[in-house]
Amino acid sequence: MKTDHVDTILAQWKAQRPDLDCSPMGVIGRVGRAKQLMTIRVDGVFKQFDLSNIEFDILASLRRASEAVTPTELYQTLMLSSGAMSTRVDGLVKRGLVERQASEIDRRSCLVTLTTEGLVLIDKVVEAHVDNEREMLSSLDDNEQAQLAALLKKWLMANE
Amino acid sequence: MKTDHVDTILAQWKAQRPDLDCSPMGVIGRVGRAKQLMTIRVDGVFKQFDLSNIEFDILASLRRASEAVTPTELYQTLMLSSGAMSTRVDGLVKRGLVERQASEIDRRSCLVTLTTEGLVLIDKVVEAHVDNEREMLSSLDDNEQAQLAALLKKWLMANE
DNA sequence: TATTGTTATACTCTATAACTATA
DNA sequence: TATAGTTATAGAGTATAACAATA
Repeated sequence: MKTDHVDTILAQWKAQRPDLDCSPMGVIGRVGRAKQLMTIRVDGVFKQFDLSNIEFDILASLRRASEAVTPTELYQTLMLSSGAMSTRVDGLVKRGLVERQASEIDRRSCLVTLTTEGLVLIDKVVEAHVDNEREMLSSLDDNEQAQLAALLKKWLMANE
Repeated sequence: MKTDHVDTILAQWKAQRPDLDCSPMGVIGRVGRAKQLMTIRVDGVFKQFDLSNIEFDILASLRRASEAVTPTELYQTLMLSSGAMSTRVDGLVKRGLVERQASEIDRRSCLVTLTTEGLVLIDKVVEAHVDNEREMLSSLDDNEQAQLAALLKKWLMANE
């Protein structure tokens, strides 16, 4: 029976603390380990377009949105501080990927929108990103992928 | 049919980019989202013991190891730079949780070991940690947890 | 008074590379 | 020469809070 890295850790705990049932680590440890390895490969694609993970998330949020988005919505959705979001948006503005437009109804506020250049870029990046993800999952067949998504979704619906 | 956060994102992509098959996001996005939420709760327990995630990993590595561990082994296992590991070990030494012992065979090297205090602490933390993880998984039954672990393990064996 | 968004500050964490001592 | 580990430096990224403008 083949093993992964988490099996090794579980065996070590079993040897040192046989009184402890570490089986939850077999689930949560693997979620963390998988995420870690997936992140490296996902970020590799973003890096090809000179984007960080968060910059991708901002551009993708703007691309997905059917209505205009404010900085407040962005930092709340992406779980960043308002200050951090200002800094990030600044960087994207400097690169000509997004613009700030004054709000017509609330003069304290603004709307962050993609420039044409930003739209073209995020559309390219998303395509490369999804292709990369599909390739990353090729070690599981369609049924296994669906099962995995369904189990995680069940957990998420109870915990998010 | 109930939905989670990833369903929302998938629906938005479907609306804006109907040409794009984003189904891989349904898997990888959920792994990431689950990891994100799990991390918050896992770190909550570590924080109760005034430990960071990495400090826990160092203490746990030492506790699990059957033989003495060098800083080099630690930073390679935990994927940190040597400098970062030195800083981390320093902090744990200052708190009396680990000690550096000169190696008897290689005088450039040292062995990092748990103090009695460190051993007592990590044993307590691991117990609280596993209890917390078990509670976090209570929305899945034993069979579902096993399935989830098995699917992730299959992916990990092909990708790590 | 409360809220939106920006700016300024300080902090945490890290990688890099220079460095010491030893192999 | 190469390696183990430490130290010093600099950089990235962040939260916090003060701030200005508007609600």
